[in-house]
Amino acid sequence: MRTPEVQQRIESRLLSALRQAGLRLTLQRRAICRFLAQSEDHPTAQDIYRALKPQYPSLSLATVYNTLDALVRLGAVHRLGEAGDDAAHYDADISPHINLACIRCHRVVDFPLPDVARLEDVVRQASGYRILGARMVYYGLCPECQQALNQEAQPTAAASE
Amino acid sequence: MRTPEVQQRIESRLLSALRQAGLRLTLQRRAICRFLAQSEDHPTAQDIYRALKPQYPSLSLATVYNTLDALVRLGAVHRLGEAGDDAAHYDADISPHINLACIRCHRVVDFPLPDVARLEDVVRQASGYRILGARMVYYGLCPECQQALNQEAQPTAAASE
DNA sequence: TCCAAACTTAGAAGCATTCCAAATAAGAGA
DNA sequence: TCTCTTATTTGGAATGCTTCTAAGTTTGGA
Ligand SMILES: [Mn+2]
Ligand SMILES: [Mn+2]
Ligand SMILES: [Zn+2]
Ligand SMILES: [Zn+2]
Repeated sequence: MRTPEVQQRIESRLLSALRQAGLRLTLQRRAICRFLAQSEDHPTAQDIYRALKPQYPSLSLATVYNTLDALVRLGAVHRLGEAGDDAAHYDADISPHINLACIRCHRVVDFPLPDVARLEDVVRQASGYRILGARMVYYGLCPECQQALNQEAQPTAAASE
Repeated sequence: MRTPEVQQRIESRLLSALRQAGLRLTLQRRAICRFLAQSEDHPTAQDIYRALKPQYPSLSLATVYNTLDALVRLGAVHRLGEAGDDAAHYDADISPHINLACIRCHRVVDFPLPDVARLEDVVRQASGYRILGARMVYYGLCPECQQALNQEAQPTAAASE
């Protein structure tokens, strides 16, 4: 859950992107954009679908995918790829930052790192690529999952020593 | 195609990783490691399978996936994710660098950027994550594909002006 | 040489994502 | 506000990458 200000800023940006592309602002698209703007945890299409389905019973998974594709195609959302699950995670925060993906609990969190801001500009200018999105991800095991794995390996270590 | 020295260094590293993990160095695994070490273009499992099948007719796609999984699990190879195709691309060069993926021709190339070297260390120390791999990718359109798209949009532009 | 465990293989299965055709709704203009 | 065109939504089918499975093969140690 982001702060209301950040939320608002992101939501506006997403809606503007759709509008400027000549796409219609349907109820479903608005809901998806709003959800993406609030969520800080890099949801998958399924996550979005499950979260919105109760309030929008007619919502289809295909619509979620269509909307995400549109937003990614417009560069308004980044497709980070999978996190040990086999589902693509999406990031509505397109400001330069590092993402940390845990391949055990499949969570993706942000890691602030000022240096990253420069990279994209340098690459854009020097490569000749038309950059649509970034996928700056380190994957591995989050602290919690490391601990869980250790305890799994030595279940009675504390008692036996 | 990398230089022979680099190739050799990467191949040794991959084989060592398998060996140290107690895994057997089968003919198939050696072939896959050798191919990964030579190839500079971030192949998919299918790419590897197609390239090696002629010389190793018994090779199975499952073995390619198994070997890649093992190497990724050991942190010896990075799984970059897809590039507009729906197949995961793999990178045997785990030195810190940026990858540029074109979502039209599905090619992935390296982009040298010294700054990147620092990032991983900082993240590793500050986050508490056990980092297994990196996915530093900018996706977009390569120069060639941008040109191709422009000509597609205005096929007779040159003639009509 | 013999054996147990690891590995490979072909094909089936799983599942995220895409495709499709019919039903619906957005939004421009009257 | 009402109408009309057309983009969009929807559920289900289809696609295709990846994983699983069970049987056969290979490996390396005893
Ligand atoms: Mn993020
Ligand atoms: Mn690379
Ligand atoms: Zn975790
Ligand atoms: Zn291209």
